[in-house]
Amino acid sequence: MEQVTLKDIAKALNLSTSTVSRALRDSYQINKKTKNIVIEYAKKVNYIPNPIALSLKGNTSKAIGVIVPEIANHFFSQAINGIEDEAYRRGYHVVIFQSHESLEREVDIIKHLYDRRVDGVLISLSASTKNIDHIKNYSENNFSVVYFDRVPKDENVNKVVVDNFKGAYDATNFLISKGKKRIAHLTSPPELSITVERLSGYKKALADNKIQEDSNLIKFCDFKSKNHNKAINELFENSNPDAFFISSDRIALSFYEEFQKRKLHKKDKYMFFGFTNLAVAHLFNPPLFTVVQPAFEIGVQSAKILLDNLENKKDKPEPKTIILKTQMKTN
Amino acid sequence: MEQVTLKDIAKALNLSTSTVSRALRDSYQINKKTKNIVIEYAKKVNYIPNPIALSLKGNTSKAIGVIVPEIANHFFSQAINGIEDEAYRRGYHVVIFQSHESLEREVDIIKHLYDRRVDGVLISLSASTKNIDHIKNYSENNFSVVYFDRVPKDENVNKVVVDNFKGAYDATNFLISKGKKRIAHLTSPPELSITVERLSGYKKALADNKIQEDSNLIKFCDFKSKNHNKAINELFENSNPDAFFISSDRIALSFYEEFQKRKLHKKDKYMFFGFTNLAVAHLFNPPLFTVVQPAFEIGVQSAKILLDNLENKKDKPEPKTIILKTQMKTN
DNA sequence: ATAATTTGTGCAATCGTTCCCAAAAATAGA
DNA sequence: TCTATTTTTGGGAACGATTGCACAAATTAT
Repeated sequence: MEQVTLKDIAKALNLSTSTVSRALRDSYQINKKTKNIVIEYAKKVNYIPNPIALSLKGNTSKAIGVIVPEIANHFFSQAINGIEDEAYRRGYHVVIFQSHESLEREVDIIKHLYDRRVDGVLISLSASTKNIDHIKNYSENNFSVVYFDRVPKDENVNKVVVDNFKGAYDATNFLISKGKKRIAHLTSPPELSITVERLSGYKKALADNKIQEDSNLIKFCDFKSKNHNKAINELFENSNPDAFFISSDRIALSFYEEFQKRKLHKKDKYMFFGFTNLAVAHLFNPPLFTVVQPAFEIGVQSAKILLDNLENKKDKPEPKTIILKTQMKTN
Repeated sequence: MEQVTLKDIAKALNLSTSTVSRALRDSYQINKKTKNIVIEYAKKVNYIPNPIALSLKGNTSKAIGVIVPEIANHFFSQAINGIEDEAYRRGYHVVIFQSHESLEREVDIIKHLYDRRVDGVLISLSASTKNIDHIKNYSENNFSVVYFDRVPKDENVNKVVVDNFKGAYDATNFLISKGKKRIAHLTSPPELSITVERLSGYKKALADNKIQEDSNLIKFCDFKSKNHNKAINELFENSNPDAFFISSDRIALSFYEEFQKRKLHKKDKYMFFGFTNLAVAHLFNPPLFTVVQPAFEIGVQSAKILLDNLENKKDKPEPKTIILKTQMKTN
C-alpha cells in the first residue's frame, strides 16, 4: 500500500500530470472520456492528494489549533469534543495544546502554532493571562483567533461565552429560595472575565432578595489547591456560612476534600452550588448542585466562527460574540 | 510579521538559498564567517523553517495521531496529557481523534491519518473492535502503531498496558479482607483483553480465599448506559451481593445512579471498588475505592515507544510490551 | 479550401526546503 | 608563476500538487 501520486497516474495512463490533475478536479477543459479513465484509475489505485503538497501550494494547512488550560477537565474535554466534531465535518483537523494555566506556555504555543502554519486558533485563556498582546501580534495578519469561555476583555475579538451573570444569579437565587442567608462565594482570580460576571450575578441576586452582602463571604482563589485551604479556613472561622456557591471545578474539589476532612458532611446544615461541568456532581456527599455550561455547544460555535472566517477570506469579517445559556442541575 | 523564507534571507545577504540553508544547518562546508552572518541575520528576522516544506521534502510530518474512544474520560485525557508531554518535548505534535466506541469510525480515522501522512499512531481500541485487520494494512509499511490500554490480543505489536490481573486481584482481596463474601463483578465486554485479565484476577482472589465463585455475580456490560440497568437489577434480585467490583468508569457511574435511585446509599451494607481513574471517586456517596491506572505514565511510555521507532528507521524494531503497575486508593 | 473558433493536452513556474554536482575562489606545493 | 588541491559557494533538480499560457488538433463558419 504505497502512496500513489499524480505522477504515477500520469505515467500509467500516458498523460501529463496537469491533465490528470484537471481531470480529477473535474475541469471543464478535459475530455469526458479522458476524465472517466483518469477518475476510474485513480479510484482503483486509491489515489489521495498529498495534503502536505496541497498545504505548501495553497499556503493553508487545513489544521486549526486549540489551546486550553487543561485537557483533563470535563468542561474543556467536552468543548474540544464539539470543536472536533465541527472541524472534522468540514475537513479540518484539530491540534490540541495545554497551557497548564501558564502565560509563558501560552506564548510558546501560540508562536509554535503560528510557525507551524495552522490556519487559525481557538483559545481559552490561562488563568495567569492578563491581556492578549502576545496574541494580537499574530491575529493581525490573516491568522484568525476565536476565544471561548475564558475570554479577554477586549471588544473587537471573536468570543463564545455563556451568560455567566445569569448562571450565577440563578444559582444564588436558588440557594436563597431554600432559606439560605449566608451564602459564601468561592471564585476564580478577579482578573478573569468569568469571575467578574459571576460575582455580579451573585451580588445582584443577594440585592434583589434584600440580603446584605458581606465581603468576608467572598473569596478569590487561584487554581493551585494548596492555596485553597486558607480561604476555606477563613470562611469557617469568621463568617458562619450556610451555603456555598463555588465558581470552578478545581476549587469545588479542594473544598470537598477539606469538607470531608473536617467530617462536616455528617451535618445536613450546608448547601452547595458549583459552576462546573463535573458530570458526577450529584453523586457527591453532600450533593453538589451545578450550573452546567453547554460545553460541547461552545466548542461547536467557536469552531463555526473560526472556520467561517477562514473560508471567507475576502474581507475581514466583523468580530462576533456569541452568548449561550447555562442550565441548572439541582437533583 | 510576515513569514520569512530562505529565499528572503539569501536575497538580503546576496547569497544562494543553498548556502543559506547549509549555513543554518551548520554544514561543515560553509565558511565560519558566512555562517555567522547568516545565523545572525536569520535570528534577527526571526526565521523559522516552513514545517510544511520540510514535511514535503522529508516525507515526514512530525505529527502523530492519537485515537481514543472518548476524550471526555479522565483516563484518556490524562493519557493524552502524557502523550502530549513526551511528543512536545521531542518536537512532534499530536492530533487527536475519537472513535466513540465505533469500529466504523476507527477505520475511517486510521485511513484519514494515513492519508494525512502522520508519522505514526497511538491507539486505544474501541469497544466494538474485535481485531486489528483494518490497522495491519497500514502498519506494514513504515507506519508505526502503538496500542495502549485497550490492546489487541496479537503478539507481535507494540503495547502499553497495566497489570490488570494484579489490580483486580488486589481489589478483590481487599474487599474480602473487609469481610465481604459475595462480591459482584460488573465488567466490560468479554472480547476486550482488559475484561479477561481483570476477571481472572478477580477469580484468583476468590479462589485463594476459598470463596466459591458464582457466575450469577459476574455481569458483562457494554458501554451504553441503558443496558446497564438490566445487569444491576438481576444482581440485586437474584444474587444477594455485599460488595461490588466494577471494571469501568462508565459502568460504575450508571451503577451509582441506579443505587441512589433505589435509596440504597442510606445503608452501610455495601462496599464498592472500581477500576477507574475518576479523580473524585472518594467524594461519592458511598465512597468508591479505586484501582488507579497510571494514565499519564501510560501516555508517556506509549509515545516513547512510537517516537523511538520513528527515529530509528533503519531496521524494524522488535515489538515492545510494557506493563505498568496499578495503585489502590482506599480512603 | 481556408480562416476562425473551439476543445484537449502539455510545459513550466510556483510553494520552501534540501542536497547532488559543478564551478569558483583560495590555498598549497613545486 | 603555474598546477594541484582544498575550501567555499551557486545552480538546479526534487518533493507533489495546481494553474496560466501556449500550442496542436478537431470542429465549425465563410
